Amino acid sequence: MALRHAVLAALLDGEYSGYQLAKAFDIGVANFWHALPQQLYAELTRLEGDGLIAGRKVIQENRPDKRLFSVTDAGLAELERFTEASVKPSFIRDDLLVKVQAADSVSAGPLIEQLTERAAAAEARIELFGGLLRQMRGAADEEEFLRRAERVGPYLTCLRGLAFERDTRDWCRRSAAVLRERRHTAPART
Amino acid sequence: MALRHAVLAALLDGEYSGYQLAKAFDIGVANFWHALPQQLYAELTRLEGDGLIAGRKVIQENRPDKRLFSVTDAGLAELERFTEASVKPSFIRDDLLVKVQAADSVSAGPLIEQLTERAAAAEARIELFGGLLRQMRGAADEEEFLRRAERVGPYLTCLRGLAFERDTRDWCRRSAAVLRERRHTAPART
DNA sequence: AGTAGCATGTAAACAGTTACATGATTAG
DNA sequence: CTAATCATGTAACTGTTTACATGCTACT
Repeated sequence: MALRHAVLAALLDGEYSGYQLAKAFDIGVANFWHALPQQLYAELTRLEGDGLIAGRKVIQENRPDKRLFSVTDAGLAELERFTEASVKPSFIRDDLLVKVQAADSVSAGPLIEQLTERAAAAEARIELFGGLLRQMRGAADEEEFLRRAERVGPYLTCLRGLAFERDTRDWCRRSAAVLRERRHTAPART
Repeated sequence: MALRHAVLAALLDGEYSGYQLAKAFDIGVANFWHALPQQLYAELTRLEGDGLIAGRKVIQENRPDKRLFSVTDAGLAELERFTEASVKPSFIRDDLLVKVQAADSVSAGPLIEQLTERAAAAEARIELFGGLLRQMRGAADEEEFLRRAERVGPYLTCLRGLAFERDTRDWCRRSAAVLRERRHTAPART
């Protein structure tokens, strides 16, 4: 039940609607968790039912009403409990890795293409995360910011996301290059 | 349905029993996927039923009989189809990241402890992956190996795992250091 | 005598994805 | 007039984790 806590952690930033959360958890800024809109709407309903978040209705003109949620004291206590519980190790789970594992038994063309695409996607996210970090730290340099800022959690998770995407990009390029070269040099097979 | 293909990709290495696969997919060498023994036994049964792998019974003395599986031609064709299909983007999903996102609203002690533990676990996996890579490439250097070796898929996925663990270790240490320092300097809160 | 390793599963609970559904406004 | 954005869900399906279950051998 970690989506629950991911939503609570996201709502520490301020009030958000399901729709706004969905954007953050989907494309773009999902640097600490990922979820689909349907999951979020369901989870928000459950969290509100359990009293861990509180929603208030905002009536808007020219666009649908929305409900903004914020974390309650009970929600904060739940986050505290969650943080104190022991962590499970995390694992990479990625189709592309499976494909590369099988690279020697499968045609190289589509794989090279997909590695190139993934490298480009990673590059885009590197730019995005770089911008977010700059925005968060403002005029201060990183050391300064991490020492004095009010909130550093989102900054730290964004740093993790940035490192991950950089690795992804470099590894994709490297792997694509290796496969491309091997296509021409035709290595010995048993 | 990616466990299916992860199992097929793993079996390209040679014949394995459910038990052996379980060890590879659990602690240790899970550098391209992760799964529990129960999942693997179930998936192996399904894969055999679909004719994508073939099992042969090996009778052993002094220990239980086992079934060794290998990929069939139909299995290879399935992997080819899988590789040609488009990839979904991958996401980090990690409790520890959620906890760090909430770091400013929860007590730092347990978090610092968990970050330190995770850094140590990452370090252990760095050693492990380093050893595996050395073993795979033997006497050759990396460039040489990647150009001429018969199989490079497992080597490439292991490189990805190594980079991931290095990042994890560095990020955990950095985050723990930041949180430790902030505990003493007591930053301004609103 | 107890722990660890070998070897294989079933059943129930939980989490995540895919498909479907609705309806208004705004920008091209 | 078409697509995108805002805004919120339900239902069915698939995949993952947790708990339970068995039994033999080797080592300390």
